[in-house]
Amino acid sequence: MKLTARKIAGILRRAGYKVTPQRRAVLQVIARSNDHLSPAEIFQRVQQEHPCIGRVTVYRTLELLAEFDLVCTFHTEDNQRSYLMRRPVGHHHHLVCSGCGKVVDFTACNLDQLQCDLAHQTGFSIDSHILEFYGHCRDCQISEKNKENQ
Amino acid sequence: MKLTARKIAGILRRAGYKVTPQRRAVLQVIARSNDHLSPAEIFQRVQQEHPCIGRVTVYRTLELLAEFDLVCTFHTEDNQRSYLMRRPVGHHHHLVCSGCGKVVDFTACNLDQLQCDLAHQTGFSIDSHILEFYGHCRDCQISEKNKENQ
DNA sequence: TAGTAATTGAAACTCTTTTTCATTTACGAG
DNA sequence: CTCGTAAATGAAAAAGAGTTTCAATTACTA
Repeated sequence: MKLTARKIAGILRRAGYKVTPQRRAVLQVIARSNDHLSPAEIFQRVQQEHPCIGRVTVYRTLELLAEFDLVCTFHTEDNQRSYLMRRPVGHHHHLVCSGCGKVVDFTACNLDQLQCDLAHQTGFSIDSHILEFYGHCRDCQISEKNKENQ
Repeated sequence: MKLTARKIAGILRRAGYKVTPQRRAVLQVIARSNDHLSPAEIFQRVQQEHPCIGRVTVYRTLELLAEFDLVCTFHTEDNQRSYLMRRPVGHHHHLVCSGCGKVVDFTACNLDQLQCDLAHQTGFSIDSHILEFYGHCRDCQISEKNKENQ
């Protein structure tokens, strides 16, 4: 199931939230993008079409979307700043290129057994986990090799 | 192998870095603590004994330590701010209590196969990964239950 | 269509981290 | 031991991300 901006608007409305032009604009930017976007990037894109929309509104909308699990957050390896992301597809994780920032989603993660064991050993009740791989995509590997040969 | 402040100082010196009183102070604070510490907490503790040491120096020392993998970073679930941590024990991951912030280390992570598969499927060369579990520790589970019963 | 509670935007603020630059200092060569 | 130098320091200012406040506006319900 692919979530469109329209569908998300419906979800919000049913939950008792108003669907304003500002929220619509943010939703469209996220739905339209094939990449993960930081709040700053989202704000920038929103501004291009609707210069009057404020940064605060973007943050508030993202917060709202996160509340409904309609976006997911992303952890950069270097500075750990939070990144908000495009279309959610349920439980999934990320493979991130440290070179160009490209992000690939994947869903497989055989962590159930580990999670069980940890819960037993520590007495924690475990709710969620983050799993992210870091490396270099094919393109960045090639361009690095070229650099070395120069 | 437990890394003491003294040993770390040796590592730095051998690598050509000066071992200053300021760096020593930061090292001691980290080595002495049994908990994970944020930069702010480290700064605060350093200040208690050496009020003249600046915040900048703490940051710079932490950066230096990170370069040598002598501290590790930690991702909070909510705002993803970077947290610097106490003694490193090689490759390990974290189980974090969303209630009180307690962090438990664990080393087991059977991700080699997954990492291999992903590399094959995507063409990435994978360097590292982050794995963090979030939940509630025994104490927080108990105190939450107590709250509900009131 | 009117009333109202939710939403908005600007500005100011907070908090963390980085940069700049003049001053100081650790430490190796002599 | 002491001198010279490159590295390290600290203060202040800047950068950056995100939050709070509050008066004005607006989406939606009745």
